[in-house]
Amino acid sequence: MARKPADQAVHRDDIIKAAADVLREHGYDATTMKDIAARVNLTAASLYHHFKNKDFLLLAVLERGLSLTIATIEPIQQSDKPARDKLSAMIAAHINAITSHPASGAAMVFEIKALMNVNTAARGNGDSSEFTKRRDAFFEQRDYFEAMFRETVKEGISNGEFRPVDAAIVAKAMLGAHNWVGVWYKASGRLAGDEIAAIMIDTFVTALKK
Amino acid sequence: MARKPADQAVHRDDIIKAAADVLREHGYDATTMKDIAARVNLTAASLYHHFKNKDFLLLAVLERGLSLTIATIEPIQQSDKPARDKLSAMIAAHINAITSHPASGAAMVFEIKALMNVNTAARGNGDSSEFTKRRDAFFEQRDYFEAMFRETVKEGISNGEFRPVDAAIVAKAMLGAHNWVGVWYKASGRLAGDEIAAIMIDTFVTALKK
DNA sequence: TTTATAATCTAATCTTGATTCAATTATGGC
DNA sequence: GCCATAATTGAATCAAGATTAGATTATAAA
Repeated sequence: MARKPADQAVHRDDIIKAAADVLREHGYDATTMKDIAARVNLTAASLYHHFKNKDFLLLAVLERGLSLTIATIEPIQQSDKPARDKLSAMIAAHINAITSHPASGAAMVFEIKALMNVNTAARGNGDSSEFTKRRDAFFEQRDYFEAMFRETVKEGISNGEFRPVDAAIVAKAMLGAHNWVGVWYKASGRLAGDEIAAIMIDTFVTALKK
Repeated sequence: MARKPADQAVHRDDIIKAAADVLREHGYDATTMKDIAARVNLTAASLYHHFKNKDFLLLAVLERGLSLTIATIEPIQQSDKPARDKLSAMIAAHINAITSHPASGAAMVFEIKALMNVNTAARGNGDSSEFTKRRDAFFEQRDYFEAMFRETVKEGISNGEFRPVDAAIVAKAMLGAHNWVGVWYKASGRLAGDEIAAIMIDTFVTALKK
């Protein structure tokens, strides 16, 4: 036998992070493989050793951002605190994820479109099956993410903590407001991530108060 | 002399609308000039008679969507009704604009990025000056749009209709929630535009209630 | 009608970038 | 040290699509 793919995992993650940064700066199509490669001191060709093609790299960026966020929010949602506390903590975690990783946050808004547009039939996505499968899985995770918020709102309504509202739409409103933070947030801005989170919590929890 | 550019304006508007539709379906980069041209039974080359290049066409799509929306919201904001009524009407108008013209609504979210990425220095934008100028003007209009919401919230706070909040952030939250509607809204969905608007109004006005 | 200009079209260009290839170098396990 | 595999690379491909060029056609105004 031979070498173990020891540090490969590290490199792979580095590339994903770099890609997220470049993506935030230029958007999917305006981002070249060369741009991404340059960030990690590689050539474009080298990226193909780690990712089948540009589409898979985009997918990796989005998967990473979403799964990290889900990892922090899921446990909160599953805890058995009052809905109101859970929702507050979930909002804080979401805003925190977005403001701490603005690149991923913005990608989650802007690059989703690019992901949908990938012509799965075409070229290198070879087994369009593999790509399609992973992409579908990603969108399911995304739905799951939204569902966590929706269900928490419903929970609060049914146990009398919140006033009755259309939980599905209110959840979408919340996510829209949060995602938008990823679009305008600047680390150098007037407010820190925590402060923005506090305002979001105040806004939505008040909106749900009985 | 000769022919008056009689129907040109009409054609131009048709092209813009068609472009907005295609853009919503595929996104800026995945949209080819040929795709857009096909919608209005023209060839790609013909589009260059109406628009200097693809970037200008994108700009035209965004300008049109925004100015139409501003046209409906501005008079409301400038009226002298209670802030609460104005804000409600503004939200209704915004959601209505988005759900009635989903293509423009989505473009306002997704394609803004493409607009920012335009390499003004490059090629055909010739006088990058002209393009840059119009683009800057567009972004100013966009800020103005946001300011209308922000100011109305402030107004309500200062005249005691609303509780004190960070008006700038709350306004951004509202716009994020609204814009997001353009992303998920489907004419065939469970709720009509009006119903969605009612929920948004209920949510944000409640959040501001004293 | 004539005529100038608007609108279009077809058939090239021309660029840009993704992707592929064949070759080279590095490294962990034996 | 030797080997198999991982990592990378520079130098081609190759395709897609925006844009341009050179006609051609349509139409309003005189």
